[in-house]
Amino acid sequence: MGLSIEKMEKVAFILKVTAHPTRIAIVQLLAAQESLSVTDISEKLNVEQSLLSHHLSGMKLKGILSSTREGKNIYYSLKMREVVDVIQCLAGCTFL
Amino acid sequence: MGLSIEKMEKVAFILKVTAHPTRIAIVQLLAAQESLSVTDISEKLNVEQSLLSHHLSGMKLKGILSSTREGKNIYYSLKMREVVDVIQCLAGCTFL
DNA sequence: CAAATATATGAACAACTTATCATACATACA
DNA sequence: TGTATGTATGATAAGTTGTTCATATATTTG
Repeated sequence: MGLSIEKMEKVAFILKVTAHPTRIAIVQLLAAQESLSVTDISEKLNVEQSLLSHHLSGMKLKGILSSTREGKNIYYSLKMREVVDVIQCLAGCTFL
Repeated sequence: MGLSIEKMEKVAFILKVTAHPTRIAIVQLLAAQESLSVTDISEKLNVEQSLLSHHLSGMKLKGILSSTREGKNIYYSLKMREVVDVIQCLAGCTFL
């Protein structure tokens, strides 16, 4: 069955928010780890603090991630777990 | 298991190419119809010819669609069927 | 309180995307 | 051959995204 226009816009939104190698890597990490600090992620992915922070806060703003502060650190975790499925869906493709 | 950087880039690429309401609608149509002319799609989606053409040729260039001419018409069809799964994956989400 | 550490923010900029318009090209048919 | 129809293309404008850099804020510790 066809999706409504509204649904297509929402799907497009999620896809767009996810469509970046760094953000995919973030989702992959948080799919395995429940929660990680910015430094953790920065080290694992080898991405500059500031740039990573921009990605993280964008993803949070858009509902993909959530965060909580614990002392000096801020821990991010996956809020919209469905994006994992989407990535896994493509990751399993033969053509990649 | 984690994806390689190369795979994440490819996944990101597919997501990016798909991440637009009109393009999602196109995929949905072609998931159900095997092949449709530009005019068919233009009418069903209510999208201007030129704009649609830009979307279609972009998607073709990037390997999502294929096309063949038949007289005056050009028929597009889905080449990378996996994108249907990706969309369906999100379309089934409760939060949408 | 000062210094160190962790993270966020904002400006600036290049690169890319989407949409629109005008126009070109290709095919069929009178 | 000319006209209508279907589709593509190129220029342009407006908006968005990704990145970098400098700086700000929050927290802990000495």
